[in-house]
Amino acid sequence: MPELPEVEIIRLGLQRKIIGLKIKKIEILNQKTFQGDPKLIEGKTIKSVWRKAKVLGMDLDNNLSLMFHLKMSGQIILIGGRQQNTGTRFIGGHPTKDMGSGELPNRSTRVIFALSNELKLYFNDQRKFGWVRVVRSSELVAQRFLSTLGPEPLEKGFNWEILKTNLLKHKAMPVKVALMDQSVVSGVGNIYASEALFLAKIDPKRKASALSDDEFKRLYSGVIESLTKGIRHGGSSKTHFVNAEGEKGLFLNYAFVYNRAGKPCQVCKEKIKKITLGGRGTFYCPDCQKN
DNA sequence: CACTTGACCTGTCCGC
DNA sequence: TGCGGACAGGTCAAGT
Repeated sequence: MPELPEVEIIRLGLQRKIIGLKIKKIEILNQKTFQGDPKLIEGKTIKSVWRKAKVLGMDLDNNLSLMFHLKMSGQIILIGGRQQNTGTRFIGGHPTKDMGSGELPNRSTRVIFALSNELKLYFNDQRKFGWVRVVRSSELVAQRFLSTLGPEPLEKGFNWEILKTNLLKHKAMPVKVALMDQSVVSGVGNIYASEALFLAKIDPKRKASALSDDEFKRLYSGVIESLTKGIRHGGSSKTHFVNAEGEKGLFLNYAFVYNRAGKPCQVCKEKIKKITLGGRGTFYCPDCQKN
């Protein structure tokens, strides 16, 4: 599921509600999902909620941090709270049987965090690829995955020349595949890679080494614009993604190409095409993205 | 080395 | 309806 915008939406939702709360109890329903000793963090207070690329983190008051990776189907949903509606119903979530009546926990629930203030945080993950990990805060940067990340695209310092240099690490790859390498840019995944290339009017099959400077500049803008638009619409909910309140994101209603195979291009009316690149479904407009 | 493919899992959807 | 296969927002490791 989640690429940078989706994880950012979750972060924003959690940040408003859980800073300063205590983790009272952790219930692990799928052992493989939780890495580390839950006893080390029970009773500790959440000091901050952060995001790096597609990883969500929480720093605690004992120099330990929690890391969450949602991979393809993860959800983090916060339920309850004294001053809000209580109960375990929520309005979004998985649209079918998996959600049952909308009660939590459900069959995808892997870890439950009971927090102070009567809140419960559910880590759901249908496919069990995602994980929650306890790490020393001081060792965060050395963590596998975090240590190899490229620049954050929405932070200061990222520019088209850096994007060009990093993409040129993969001269022979289709540019779309290179764009999804997390050491090139942090947080761009399959949906936003297709969208960014559409905005830049670049054929996703092109070799990264064949792009002109003007094309690198357009791709830089396309990355920024697609991610920003994703955040503005609350993220992409193809099947699983929901925000911290359990609500779906609307970005796919506004996407130009992703998941729109056979539908007319919103710019030129040509039919959107779907191909496979690097083993992943790739959508583009054969007319707007001829070059 | 640079790049591609399979594995990890569960579930849905589509064609026969 | 049932059954098999393809496919799904991501990373790793093993192949070529």
